Amino acid sequence: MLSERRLEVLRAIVQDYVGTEEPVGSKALTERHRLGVSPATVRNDMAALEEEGFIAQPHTSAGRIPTDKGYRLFVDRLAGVKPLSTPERRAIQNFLDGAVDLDDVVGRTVRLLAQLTRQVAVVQYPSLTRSTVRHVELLSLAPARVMLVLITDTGRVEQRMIDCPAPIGETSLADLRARLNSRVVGRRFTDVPQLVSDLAESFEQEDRGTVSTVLATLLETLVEETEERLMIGGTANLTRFGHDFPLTIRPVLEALEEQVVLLKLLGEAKDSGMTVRIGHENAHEGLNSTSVVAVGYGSGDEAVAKLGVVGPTRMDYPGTMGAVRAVARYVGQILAES
Amino acid sequence: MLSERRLEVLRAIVQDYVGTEEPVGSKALTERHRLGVSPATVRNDMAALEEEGFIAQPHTSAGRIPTDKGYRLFVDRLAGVKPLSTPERRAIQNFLDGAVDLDDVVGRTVRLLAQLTRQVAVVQYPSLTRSTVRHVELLSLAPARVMLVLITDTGRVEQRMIDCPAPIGETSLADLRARLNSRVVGRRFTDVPQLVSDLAESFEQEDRGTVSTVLATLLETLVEETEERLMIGGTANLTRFGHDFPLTIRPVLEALEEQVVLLKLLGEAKDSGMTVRIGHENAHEGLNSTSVVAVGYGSGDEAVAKLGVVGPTRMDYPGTMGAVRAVARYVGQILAES
DNA sequence: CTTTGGCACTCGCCACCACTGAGTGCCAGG
DNA sequence: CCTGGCACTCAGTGGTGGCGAGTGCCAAAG
Repeated sequence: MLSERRLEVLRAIVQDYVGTEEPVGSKALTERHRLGVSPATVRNDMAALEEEGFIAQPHTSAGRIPTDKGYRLFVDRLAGVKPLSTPERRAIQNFLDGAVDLDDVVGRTVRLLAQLTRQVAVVQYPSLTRSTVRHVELLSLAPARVMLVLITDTGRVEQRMIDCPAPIGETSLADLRARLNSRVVGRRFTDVPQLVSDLAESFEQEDRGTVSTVLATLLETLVEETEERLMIGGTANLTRFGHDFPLTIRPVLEALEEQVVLLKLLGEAKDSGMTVRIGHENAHEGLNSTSVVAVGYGSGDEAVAKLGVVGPTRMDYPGTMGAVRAVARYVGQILAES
Repeated sequence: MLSERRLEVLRAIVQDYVGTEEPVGSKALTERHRLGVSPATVRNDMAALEEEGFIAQPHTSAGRIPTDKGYRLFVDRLAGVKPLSTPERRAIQNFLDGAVDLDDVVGRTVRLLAQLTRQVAVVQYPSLTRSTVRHVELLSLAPARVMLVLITDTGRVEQRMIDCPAPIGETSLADLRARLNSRVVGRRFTDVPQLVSDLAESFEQEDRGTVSTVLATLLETLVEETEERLMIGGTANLTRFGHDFPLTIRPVLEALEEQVVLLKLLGEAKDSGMTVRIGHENAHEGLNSTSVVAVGYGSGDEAVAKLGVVGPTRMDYPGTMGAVRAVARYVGQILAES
């Protein structure tokens, strides 16, 4: 077991390293933190910490830097979440309040988060799996051409063009629209398939083909839209990464372009509470020298999607976690209002 | 005036420099290109080219590299557009054919372009200024709450929530919907304002407030949506930029995050034909060491939007131009079909 | 058992230096 | 106008030595 002071030393190392980006030695530590012991003692502690794998030396005769394991301990036991200042909170609210639609909310959120944390921000669009249907609209554009518009409670709109096997009359279409809506409005996506399964049967023979096609398209759209989208921003902050650019930054940029990777990344985060994944804890190889701080957000109690930031393992965890949490809360509020 | 051979020397310099990324000297030139003259002669030519500002030396006793002006001459008079190979064309078509909706088309295009050119790709969404209205839908969600859905001929859908000053009945709403559609469907966005200007007057006193609000929102949406969106991809390719990373790459990433900057960038491109902006020809400072190759694309004859790539001034212009042109053509086809 | 000061050692970093070689400009002769 | 020759420049390379931050270990003190 590590003594209280050794933890204190680790905390000091992490803080200094995050601040200076340079390996930190025993002497510098005693000078910058009031540990109340001599450098020699700190050296002993550092040896112990290294023994346990919390810190490491880049090369002999250099200071120590925290390992992933060290950061993990720091995050779990030594660091709190640093709340934002009141002006910051106000700025967030003002900025997000100006949003006009869902795209705008997500866009603003991603910019805000990037600016606040000075890191790469990732915001997932509110998921549709837990969403409900607000309205289904059918428009006849041509005799045998129908447009399906799906509106969700999170404010998202999706449309599909449908080529019908046979022309359908306006009245039949209006009929279908009405019946469809009476069955699915307010219901969850996942419940829709069984709610509409028998709908085609109640129509005239001549319209059944078309109705089936429309229903099939609706279900397809629901499934497709359950695959989630996301937005990223602040990639310019990657330039603050380290000195050894090309090698570090390249795989990160590549990973960030793969929506699939990012979705998986966010998906791995716990549904509730903040998740911090440090360095090699990230499954994706390109992100082995980055940490991901993610948290769920939602309009009500339930999280409907996640957002977070990606940055170097050497990041200001308390500050970042504070910003991420605050932004998630305000976005949740905004969504609840609309 | 520059002799034929001197132009040939310039071409050789550009080609070699693009290939090797290293300043090219007179001896290397005569070895790798059959110029039929000695290094000494080439040196004289180079001196002349430098005098005219087409090439420069990073430092004395180093080879020459092309200047922006040199690239300009190369692009204008020495380089053709290198057509893609048949397999490449086929790959493009296959890849784009799989797209299911507009977002998907744009997304695939941007990935394709980034991969093909190994540079940063920028694709503007089909512009709405030249678009027409396909349908306007009004949905009553609550007594005094209406949702406006706008569908364009390019397949885009926009929605707005409207809080009405007074409740409006279903019949009045249906009436409004019908009249609205009969006036604006098939019309250009720019024509809509005057087409609906007198519409409110024909309604009952009690509904006029709501009708005006709805119309105002519609116009607002049209204006807002005329501000164009775009998608970028391939930022990982920036790592191939040069050796002096942080300084070069940072402003570029920053510029790329500013949609406004990019839109202006594409906006500066000619409406028809390909536009190449080299280095300082770009208005934006952060892009002073990049070149932009852009071209309009559209479903018919008219260009409805633009796409292009951003890369180092030291890029393979013929190849890049070929790829950009080919992709634009195929996207145009896809859009025309849907 | 912990803490401390002392001490020898390691090793990355930097400044200095000389050498090498690619590349240049110039010039005189074909 | 082209060419070969020649002197010159200068970035890059590699070797050397001193500096200093930082370490590990140890013996003595608390």
